Amino acid sequence: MLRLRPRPPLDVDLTLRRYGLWGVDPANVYREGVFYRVARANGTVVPFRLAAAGPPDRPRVTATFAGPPGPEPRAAVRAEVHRLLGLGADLAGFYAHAARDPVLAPLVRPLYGLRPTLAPDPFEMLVGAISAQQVNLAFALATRARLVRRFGEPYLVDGVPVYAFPAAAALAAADVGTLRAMQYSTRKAEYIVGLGRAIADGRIDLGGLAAAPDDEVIARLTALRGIGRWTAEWFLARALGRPDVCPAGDLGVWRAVEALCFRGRAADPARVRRRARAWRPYRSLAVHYLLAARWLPAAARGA
DNA sequence: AGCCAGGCTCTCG
DNA sequence: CGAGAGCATGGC
Repeated sequence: MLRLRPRPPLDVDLTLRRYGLWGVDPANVYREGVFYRVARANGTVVPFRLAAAGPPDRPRVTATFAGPPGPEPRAAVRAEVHRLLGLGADLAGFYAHAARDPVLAPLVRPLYGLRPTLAPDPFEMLVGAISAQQVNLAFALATRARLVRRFGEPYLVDGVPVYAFPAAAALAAADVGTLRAMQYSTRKAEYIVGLGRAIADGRIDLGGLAAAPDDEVIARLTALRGIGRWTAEWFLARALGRPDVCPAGDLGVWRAVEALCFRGRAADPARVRRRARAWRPYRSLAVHYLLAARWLPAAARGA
């Protein structure tokens, strides 16, 4: 058992609600206010569940888990919770900045305590991104769910089925045809298997990217087949937690900026980038709030 | 039937 | 380099 009192503000439900918005993710299950996942760290596998209580200004978080004896499981779960709840984000600084921006200012109160969840596993994040390239999110999530059920490892946490996301080695050994049967396009299947192999071969060290500056991360990721600027920028924001990234090529970001900044008038990525300059050095949080205002309209209305 | 969906690669100028 | 074409896949 792990009890935390994270620094406020933090609205756990608002933060985790995006899981399940577009469908089922067997590796990240959020139901009835409880989050289920399998942590993986240094060969240790730790299924856990995460629950929260208290208002956004006095949040309490409880994680329960089982696993091998020793300090590793606890550390693994703590690290995952930290990322899942976006505890590293500078929300106070962002709110102070947002108060001076006409678009962001009205979003802060209805989304108070919303934090940007970080993907606990960089490989998982990239596979998810590849799945979402150029297709709608519901379909992307459906294909990825099939992948997780086929190549991941199933566990039960309090009777709830949840999968450990497939290891890179498992997908490196996968057959492109198997992924095709999951409705991945041939090309995406090749991207995913290729990425698994690049990791298994040591051609890319995703963990090592944490130490590299933004532009170098983009350069090293886009050198991989199937990863372009869009995917690399989302990786910076959602896997590495870099605070000042604007994936202006993202269709969702694009539409959000059109709707909330340009009164519905068309905006190209260059315009989006220009507008986003006002949100420096908090562009990642600004983008997260803009998207959330559209994905979570009920929350944004204060419901 | 045809357009859309949170892109990427490859080729040319 | 930057723009543009071509590419796949399924849902509506």
